[in-house]
Amino acid sequence: MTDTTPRVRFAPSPTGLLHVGNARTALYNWLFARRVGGTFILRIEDTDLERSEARYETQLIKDLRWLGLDWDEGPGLAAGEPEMGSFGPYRQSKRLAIYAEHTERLLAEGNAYRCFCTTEELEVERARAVAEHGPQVYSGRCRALQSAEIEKNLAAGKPFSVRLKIGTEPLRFHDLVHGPVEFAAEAVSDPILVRSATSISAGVPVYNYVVTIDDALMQITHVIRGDDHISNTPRQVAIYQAFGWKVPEFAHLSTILGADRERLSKRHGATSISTFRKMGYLPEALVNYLALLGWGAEDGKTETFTLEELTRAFSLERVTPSPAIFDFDKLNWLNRHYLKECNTDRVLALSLPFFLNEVPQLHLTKEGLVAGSRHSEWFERLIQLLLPYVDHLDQLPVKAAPIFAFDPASARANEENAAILAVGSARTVLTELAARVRVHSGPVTPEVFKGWMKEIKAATGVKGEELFHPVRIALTGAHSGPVFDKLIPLIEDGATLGLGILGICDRIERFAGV
RNA sequence: GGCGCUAUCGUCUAGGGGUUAGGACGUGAGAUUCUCAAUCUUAAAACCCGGGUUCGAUUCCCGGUAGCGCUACCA
Repeated sequence: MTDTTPRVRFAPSPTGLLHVGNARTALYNWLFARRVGGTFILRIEDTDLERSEARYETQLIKDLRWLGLDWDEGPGLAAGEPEMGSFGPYRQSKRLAIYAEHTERLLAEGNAYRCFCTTEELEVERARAVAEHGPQVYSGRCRALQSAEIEKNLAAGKPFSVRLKIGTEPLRFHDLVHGPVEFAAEAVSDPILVRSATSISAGVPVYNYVVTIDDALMQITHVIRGDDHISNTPRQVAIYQAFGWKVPEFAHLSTILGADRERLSKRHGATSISTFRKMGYLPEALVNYLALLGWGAEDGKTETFTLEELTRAFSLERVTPSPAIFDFDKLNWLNRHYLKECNTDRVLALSLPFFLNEVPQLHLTKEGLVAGSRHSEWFERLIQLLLPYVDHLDQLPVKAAPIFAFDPASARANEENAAILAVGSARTVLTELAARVRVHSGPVTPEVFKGWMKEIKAATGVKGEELFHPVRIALTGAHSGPVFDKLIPLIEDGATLGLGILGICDRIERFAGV
């Protein structure tokens, strides 16, 4: 290995949606590679044929791309594109022959041996270990098998697994986030490399084995992955040593936990990248949040980073070893931050899909508003007005509901509303308002509206909250919402669009009539 | 049971032998506004426990405790 350019990999198995924990691992790998001008490799661990599915691989690639990550070697950056890089294939299912070849070599060189122990026999050993409170390790019994006996077993067609011979020296490795780590050889014991079969080529190699071969052959210099692999690492170190390969640097990232300190899972809420996308989170918010989950800027203060800023600031040395609890509130804060920074066209394009089913009358296609549609300008104002009220875009339709669907009866039924309306002054105010609406013709401009409010204030002596609250309820069904100056023209203009939106006067009359 | 990893406000973290232990999210209060959201100001809020080393430990060492992981012919 003469090349000193760092090479890192992200090696997910396509057995489900990309989880935020794995996404963070991918991000840290990518940031490290981009920071130091190294190579980032995507490798698909699809050896679990029963659970691996092509659609998950396609989705995985989409999700990584959505986050803004790309890779220098691995599957194509889009579905159907050829593999990139000269260390392939990059799907483990295509590398089976390579593993078998290496197993032959290990056996020939005496660093591995065939184990004919049956599951039942091993179970007995394990049960004894538990009873004696000792470590549950393999005795190494089949190491001592004479070649005559091996031949006899083979001839009899007895299935065997292949085990690695572990020496007596402690197994050590260096971890960029944990420092030096050491395991006693006895605690590791001879691990299985290839599962039971009657021939080596028929045997299915085990995860720890193929990962190590792939990492070595792909010349990975820094293995950055979840810390649930720490205990697997000594076994992998032993494999590197058995082949005479250089042991890489490691960086084990802490687990992401839920609020209850258990591993983050679906019951904690959204966990997959595609779910966050569907909820209307911005990729830059998610990337920023994930970067902060286990890593902090050198100044200890900066919280917002673009991907480019991250590639300049990131370092593995500043990654925290302790587990982190996923905080939806902070993610929401970052998303609100980036939503504010987002340009209008993009927010609009991202928001529209959430209205597709809510407002079928809209002149919408999947791509957005029909060009030149008179809905377009109005919709932009609507989104802009509502944007400060949401954490993520899928909350928009709910916030917009009072504009599209006006329901006086349920507005009155609402407990808080009822309390406000029950005050005597509220009834007076609404009576005055209705009287003005009856004699009014033409659109209600903010100026007209302000004039009414001024008159009512003068006529009734009601002012402030007691004046505006009931009016707001009569107009929108809610006692809170955007400022009237913007809300009123939006409603009035909306009423002319043929979307079934009621105008100001209609609203007040209907409300009075209930 | 064995082995390993981890331990600073509720949460994410900065820091590090002597600091008013810093920042951010969230929370409380205030300002603004008809209201809510946003925004600004402000407040409360932390070094797991016990030993040792030291003039001094939250920081270094040891032990305990707790959480998590591995302990598979899962990945």
